Amino acid sequence: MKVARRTQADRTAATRAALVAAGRKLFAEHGFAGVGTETLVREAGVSRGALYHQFGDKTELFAEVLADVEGTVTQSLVAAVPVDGDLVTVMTSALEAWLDACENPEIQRIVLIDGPSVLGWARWRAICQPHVLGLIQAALAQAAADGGMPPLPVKPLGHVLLAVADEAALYLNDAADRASAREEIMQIVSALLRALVTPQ
Amino acid sequence: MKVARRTQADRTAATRAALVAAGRKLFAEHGFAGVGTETLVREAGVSRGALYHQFGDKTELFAEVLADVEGTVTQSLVAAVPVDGDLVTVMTSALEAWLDACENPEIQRIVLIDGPSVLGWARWRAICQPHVLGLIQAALAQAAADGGMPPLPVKPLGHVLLAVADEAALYLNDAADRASAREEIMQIVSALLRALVTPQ
DNA sequence: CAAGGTTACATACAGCCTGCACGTAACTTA
DNA sequence: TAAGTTACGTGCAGGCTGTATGTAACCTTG
Repeated sequence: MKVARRTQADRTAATRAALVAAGRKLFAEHGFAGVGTETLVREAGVSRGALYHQFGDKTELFAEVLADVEGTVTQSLVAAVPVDGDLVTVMTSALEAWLDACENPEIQRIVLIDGPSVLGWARWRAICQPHVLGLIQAALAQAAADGGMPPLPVKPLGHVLLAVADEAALYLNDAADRASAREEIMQIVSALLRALVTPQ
Repeated sequence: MKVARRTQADRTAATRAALVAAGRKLFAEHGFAGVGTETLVREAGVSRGALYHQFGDKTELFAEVLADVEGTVTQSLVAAVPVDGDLVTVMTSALEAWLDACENPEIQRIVLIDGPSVLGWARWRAICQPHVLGLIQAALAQAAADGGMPPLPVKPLGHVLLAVADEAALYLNDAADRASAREEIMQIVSALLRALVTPQ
């Protein structure tokens, strides 16, 4: 059976998509260093040549995988948070959705564990910027504009809150009793958020 | 010239210390994956056999290096924080000392970037537990006992605060204007800490 | 103090993995 | 349809990790 004639853009898109999908699966399971390019391309059904043609190296593929995962989780968050609502409500529901999403090991391993080590902190956060980090900062900026928050600098505050969310997800994953650990975390974060919106 | 007769414990201690020192330097400069065992042992002045005899593998050496760095930074923190003082004062001065310490790339790269990726989150935090993380939790526990803080669970709260400190250090390192970024970070953390000790 | 045993170290080797070079096939353009 | 460009296939070189096996230093026991 002959494969139907495809445009170059189609070939490229299919190859890249197959490699990114394979990367999401295998990097999540075994970590960046734990999966070789041979395993990767076999899972994707392409050759190593295709990988090194489409991506400069294994690290570049990882960066693409990270952006892809970030896109997925951002969609989940956008769907979960109420469009209108005060900052505490928005952030609390966003955190709940984030913790749900982080039950998926793709996020923990790829985004939280290997991301900074493989790409370096700056590039890692740069990739998060158009996705989850941007979402947080947008919510903060809106609250600041509406007067729902004292005038704190939005950019570093967004980083701090994202770091809290990251640690929370990893902490829960390792907790003996996840349910009660999650309650404790939500209690702590709620207290911090309420404090944030209260002028002092 | 003949080397003086040494006890086995001396030989072991000298070899391990040399390898840990080499690891601190080289892992900090090039990251865990960026330095090979050959480079490592040449810097330490020992053979690869010595490394694999003293440590099971490269990862075990890294764990020892991480614990060593944590010990150093913990000493700095203990020296910097006032023995008596309310929670906000203690934590604020501890954060200042922590940010100072993180000017040293050993901490950023070894503790914050490579630690979770090389050892996994659980083992990474387990190594931090007797050092910086324990320090934070002890301060929180004391404040809770003294009534200087509402009764929040100390363990997850310690993790959250440590995560904030970690992100702050990395954020500053990447900031264009470090001085003003540090002021912003301190402003944010101070607000959060003050809120924490205020019953709501 | 001597001989056997144990610990610490040295080195050669096997296996794996990455990235590149070079060749081929698929598509595009004139 | 022929030339040119893009996408892909594959063998090779270099490096790196961990282990196996041998040797030297140290310790113990009679």
